[in-house]
Amino acid sequence: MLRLHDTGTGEVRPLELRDEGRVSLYVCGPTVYDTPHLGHGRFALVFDVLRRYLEWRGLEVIYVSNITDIDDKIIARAASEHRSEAEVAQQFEASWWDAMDRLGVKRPSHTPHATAYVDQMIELVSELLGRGLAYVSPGGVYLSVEAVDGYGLLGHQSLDSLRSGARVEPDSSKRSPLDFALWKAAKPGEPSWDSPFGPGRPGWHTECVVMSLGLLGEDFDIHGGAIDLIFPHHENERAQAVALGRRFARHWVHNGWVEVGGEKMSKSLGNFTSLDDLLARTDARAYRLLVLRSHYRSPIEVTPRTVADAEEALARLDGIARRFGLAGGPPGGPRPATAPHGVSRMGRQRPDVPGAGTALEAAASYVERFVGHMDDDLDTPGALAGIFELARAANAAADAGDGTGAEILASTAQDLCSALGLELSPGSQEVDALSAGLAAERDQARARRDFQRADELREQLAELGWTVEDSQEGTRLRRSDRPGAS
RNA sequence: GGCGGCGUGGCCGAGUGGUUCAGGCAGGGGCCUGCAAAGCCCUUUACGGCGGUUCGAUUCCGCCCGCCGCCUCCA
Repeated sequence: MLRLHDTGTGEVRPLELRDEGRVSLYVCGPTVYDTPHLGHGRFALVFDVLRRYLEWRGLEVIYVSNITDIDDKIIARAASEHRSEAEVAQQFEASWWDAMDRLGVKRPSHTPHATAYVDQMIELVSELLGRGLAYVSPGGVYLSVEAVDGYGLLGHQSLDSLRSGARVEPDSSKRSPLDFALWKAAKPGEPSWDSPFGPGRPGWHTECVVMSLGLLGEDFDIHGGAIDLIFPHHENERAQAVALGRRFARHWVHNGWVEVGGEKMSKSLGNFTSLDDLLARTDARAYRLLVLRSHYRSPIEVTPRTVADAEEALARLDGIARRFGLAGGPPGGPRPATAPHGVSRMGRQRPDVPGAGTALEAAASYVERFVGHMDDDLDTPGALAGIFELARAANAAADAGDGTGAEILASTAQDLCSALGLELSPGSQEVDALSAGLAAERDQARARRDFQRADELREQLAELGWTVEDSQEGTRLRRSDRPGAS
């Protein structure tokens, strides 16, 4: 069974599911006030990989990821651009899903919006008030953190140390600096909802409690997000659930962030690259590969160098798709029906093929290693290493004339890639008439051993953006430029 | 101040108390090819510093140095 690092206990421990065969997963989604950057892309990819891997293992996954569509930053942007908060939220939610689609991130099972859950958040706040764990003050409704059992669990901080580190807000109406807003009283010009405690809007930490418990139920399996959400966001979510007397997440999973020159990429530092910028010049799969090449809890550097590196590595994997004619499905789309899913099925598919035995055994051991790495806290770098070895084994088998064995190994590699959400591509299949004509002419030149002419034609094709590969079927063209490259 | 993370060969990046090796990219040599491309084979450069534990540490412990993060909104 999968073992995962749990922020709550600080150790890697088995994922014990609430319901057998079914995983309930909640991941904090974006606040839609700006275009997503590489850091958002990373968390989306990390949890997409977790989800896909679990599904590949045959588990049902209910994946909930929210959209925060009301918040200070959205309000600020709407004000400065003289338009409504809803317009701002809609615009950036659209750009969020667009980026996710391009990254090949599978849509979550549910994508609840904060504004659709305001009534339930009001109920939650009322209940907390009723229990005497929250209080109303001029600024809104606050949770009394000190009344919550185990506050500081996720951040591994004692109440005292949190208190000593807390900054004092000058005009706060909070009883303790650690208390946080469940409900923010309306300020002039801000959107607000009516409530028993006056007009206002929900605090950020409340929506995830309501939506996760509402859609997944108590005691759900995994709550995820990026590492910077541990405190205060997740701590405060947990505090509310505990205060309500409800069981919350069994397992807390947090991914590391994207760094630039050793520093965290963030909006406030201004050192961010938007996903749009990256995807305009890079194959989205290369970014997925770049993310997978580091452990999900480690920081990653995204630089032209590391991106180019990932592109080259991807080209190597695509090479087997090209060589063995493996058709990649569209990112996020259905898997090819012919893709073997693990070796047991493959064995059933090919029981009578002579000479397949050794390759099947080898493939089985690669799959086993892959699973071993992935089950060990999602060791995707280790898992990838095996896939690259598998690719080499497939090529070597083909070089040695073992076509059947090579195909088994290659399709196993492809299957393992798909478990990571990485769809291999044989490359551009569409050759324009001009290029096709040049290729045909080059075949004729080579047939009559006019190599000077053949080389001239290769040059011409190179100028059109093609890499020429000779094969038994004749000149084969492969795009040498990258999407969007000029 | 409290809590936490990181420092591996040209670059990226795993991992482990001890003989062989992560893996990718780049470099060198070879095979294949008309020449290439792709592929395959071989190959070079490691574990921040100082102590300690140990028969033996990159791996465990302590200290130090350097870098980073959270404790405020943040993916």
